[in-house]
Amino acid sequence: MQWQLRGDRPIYQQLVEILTEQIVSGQLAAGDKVPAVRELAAQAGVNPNTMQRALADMEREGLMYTNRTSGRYVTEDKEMIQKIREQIASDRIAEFLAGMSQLGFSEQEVYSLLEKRQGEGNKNGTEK
Amino acid sequence: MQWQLRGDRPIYQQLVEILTEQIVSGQLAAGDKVPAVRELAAQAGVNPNTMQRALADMEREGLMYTNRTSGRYVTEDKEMIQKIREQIASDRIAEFLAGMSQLGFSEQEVYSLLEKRQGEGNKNGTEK
DNA sequence: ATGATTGTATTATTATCATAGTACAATAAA
DNA sequence: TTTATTGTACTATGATAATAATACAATCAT
Repeated sequence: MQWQLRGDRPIYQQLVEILTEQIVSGQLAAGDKVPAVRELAAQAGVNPNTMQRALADMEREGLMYTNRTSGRYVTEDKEMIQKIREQIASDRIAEFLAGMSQLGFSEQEVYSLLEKRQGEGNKNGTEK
Repeated sequence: MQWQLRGDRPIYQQLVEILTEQIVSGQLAAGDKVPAVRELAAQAGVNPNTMQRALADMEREGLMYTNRTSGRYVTEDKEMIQKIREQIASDRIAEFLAGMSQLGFSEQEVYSLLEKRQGEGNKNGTEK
């Protein structure tokens, strides 16, 4: 798993984001056992308390549940997972377009810029 | 000016972002006088120290300069402004596509979702 | 010259975040 | 039964962010 954390936002929030992406993209499938808190914390290179906070947040959302001492599992509600995936995508699209609009790009210009990328295969430091 | 601040990121960073957008979009034009620190802080509803920090950051970037006691002004280097605008746009596009990819959307799917929006005119809470 | 406005600096206080270290309860495994 | 693993709770510490409250220096307008 890739734990690429940045310093410009609370770490526990980024952990929630990364784990959620893992779930909605199926890399952590419905019903899967989630590694132990200490294990995940070690992988991510963060304090167990920080990871615990992230996991607790995700349980509150319903994306995970705990079987006391047997461990923590991804929810089996595939429909919920799908809905969350679409909600996040929708939010990101809206946020992206709003942000580009703030920069003074019309929708047409945004689409043009995206088309340019299509064929060109990944420039501008996406994979830096 | 719209000062829509969120609690999930340092305020001074958001101030830099908003002011930068104002400049690169031309709403604050090259050479324009920038309102006084205390004035801007009042408008944004933040502490003058916080606004001062944001403005100092922008001067370090070269987007503004100060004429001691006469006030603060937007840089007159239009080329720099343009470059920054394109850099930000490029970064956001890359970040957006990378994020959608993490959610399990192929580039084709992303373009399809965007096309859907074209015509439909703004759904999904963009304007909450 | 005077007063107001400007940017800037300083100190203090509070809240949040992240970490370290420790501890405990429940239960699966031996 | 014993041991190890699990989630969870708790206290403490340091760093950063944001605020409040002043204060000072430069200069523009009067």
